Amino acid sequence: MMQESGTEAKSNGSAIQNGSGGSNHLLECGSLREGRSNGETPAVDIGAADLAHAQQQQQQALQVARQLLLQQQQQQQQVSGLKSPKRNDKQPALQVPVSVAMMTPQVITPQQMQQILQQQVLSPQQLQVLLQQQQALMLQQQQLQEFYKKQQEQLQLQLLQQQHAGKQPKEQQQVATQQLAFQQQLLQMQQLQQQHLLSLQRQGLLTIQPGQPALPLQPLAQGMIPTELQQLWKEVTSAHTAEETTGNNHSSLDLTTTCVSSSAPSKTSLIMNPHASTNGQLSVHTPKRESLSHEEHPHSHPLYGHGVCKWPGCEAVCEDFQSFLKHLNSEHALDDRSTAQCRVQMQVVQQLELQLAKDKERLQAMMTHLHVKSTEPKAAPQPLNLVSSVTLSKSASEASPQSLPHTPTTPTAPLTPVTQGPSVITTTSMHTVGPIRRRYSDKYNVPISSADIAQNQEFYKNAEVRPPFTYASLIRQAILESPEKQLTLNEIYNWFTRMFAYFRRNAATWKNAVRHNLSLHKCFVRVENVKGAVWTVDEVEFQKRRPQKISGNPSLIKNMQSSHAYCTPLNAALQASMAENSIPLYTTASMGNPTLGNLASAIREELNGAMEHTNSNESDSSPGRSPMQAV
DNA sequence: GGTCTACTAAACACGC
DNA sequence: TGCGTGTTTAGTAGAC
Repeated sequence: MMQESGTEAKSNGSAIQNGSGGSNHLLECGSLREGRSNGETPAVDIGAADLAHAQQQQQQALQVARQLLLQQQQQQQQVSGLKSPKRNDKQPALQVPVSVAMMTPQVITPQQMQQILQQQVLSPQQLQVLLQQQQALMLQQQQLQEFYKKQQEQLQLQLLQQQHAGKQPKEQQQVATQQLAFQQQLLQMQQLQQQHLLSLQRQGLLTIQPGQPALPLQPLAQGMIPTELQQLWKEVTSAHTAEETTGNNHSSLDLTTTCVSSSAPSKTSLIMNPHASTNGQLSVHTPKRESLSHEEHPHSHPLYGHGVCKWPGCEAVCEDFQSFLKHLNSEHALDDRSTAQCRVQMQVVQQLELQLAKDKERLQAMMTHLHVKSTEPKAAPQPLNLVSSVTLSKSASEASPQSLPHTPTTPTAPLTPVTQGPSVITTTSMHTVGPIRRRYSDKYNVPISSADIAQNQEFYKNAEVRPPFTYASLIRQAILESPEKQLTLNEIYNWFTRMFAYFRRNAATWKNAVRHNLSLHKCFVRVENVKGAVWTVDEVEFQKRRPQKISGNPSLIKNMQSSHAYCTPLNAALQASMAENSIPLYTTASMGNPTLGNLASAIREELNGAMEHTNSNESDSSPGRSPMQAV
């Protein structure tokens, strides 16, 4: 019993590991909290190492600030003589939706200025406002520069004092306080710049072109909102008292992005807010189209549509565009809440982009693979369409016409139910409803190998899809995978739950089936040893268990190689899941249900598995022919 | 339609 | 007594 609970805890741990990358965030936040929860006040009880560390951090901060200033100075020097980036003015500029752009606090660059001027979209009044704001910004930069100089002098002074007079707690506290003040000053600068940019964007004065390296995204990469600063801030906050950190709400919200979700539950809930997704705020979706419409229709806005504010979780009714702008400026001004919402949105977008990139990469690999291996022109489009359809759901604007989902009339995509085929993921198995009668290894007397499972391992680990193997095959596999080729019943259980998400539910049912199989089949031999009872596999019995059908059954071979065996199940699986998973596209990922991404993986891997499976039997059926050729 | 096979469910016994 | 383990039986369903 103890063993069972222990292993369950272990599997829970793995489940956490399999989860989103948020675990790191939690860890980071946890460590921060832990540092604070110690209840000690580092500013008072600071040690020599802490002081050195703090000074090092301060130096780093100063270095970052120095870089920041240098960069801005360079940009200012270039402001008059800069050529505009290469861009065809007739071509509609690619614009980053405000929802994305406003997450990247940055100062408006000379290039931007020039771009704005080139676009000739500004009225004289707007230009004046812009210039005033830019001047104010430059003033702020000068202030920062002066502050930086003072900080540097103080730091040198403190270093000298430390060298000569040793370390006194009061001084250490002063260093920490000054360090904090400096950080705050930097943060305020960032905030001001962000606010400035936001105001420009809200007024429609600024559009951002991601394709141009010299434009606003560049400062981000160069550290205008430096990751170093974020890291630095985290280190600083972890070394300071809780009072100090909580006393700077805006700062902590701004820079401790990894802790936003944990420190502000109300903000975290935005992710779960259905409005956030239904509003189409996933700005990875057709940003080009949004920006185009924004340009073509001056009264359109990515955050405004159908008389409703599309700010995540808002949905305030705005009768006209002007009232929307008022609403936007009043309700969604730059404050903690909006900043946190932006952060959340940014994370959502990042996740989606990551997912998209992954799937694109897979698609590319598939295309490359099939292009190399297959000489049949008809064979390639089949799997390509499968994945394209999946990709389509994520980014309709990027999908080519040929990647549209199959219609039921498409000859290569029949909707006939799956009746047979090796390693088939069916609608039934996808949704884990009821027993299935699909046998992979046993059917053709080809024991599943580690490769068979490994190919689909990640998929089965994460998706609650019933593996198309018999219990006997799985038990055998579990035992053979063990170092000593023997497992206790509990270890077999653990293998099942570890390898297959499907077996993490309904334990009573499948465990009973496992026991039943162990007892029923002669190929499983129970052996008593010091550990207790362990189960081994009698390979002879296992091979005897079924007659060899594959070599002597031409129709079966034909079936295995038929397009029906490959294409039909895959298409059926895809189409069924397209129909049934259209809603839980992303929402079910966290619940363990197969997403379309997983489905794509499954289809891909099942395809590979099927191909390899047939390849392994090539000598029996049609030597020298590829599966596609056999089709 | 019969047979084989696998799966599920359940009952029961035994040991800890 | 409860739980895990092991065995056995019965019913059902898919594949051949």
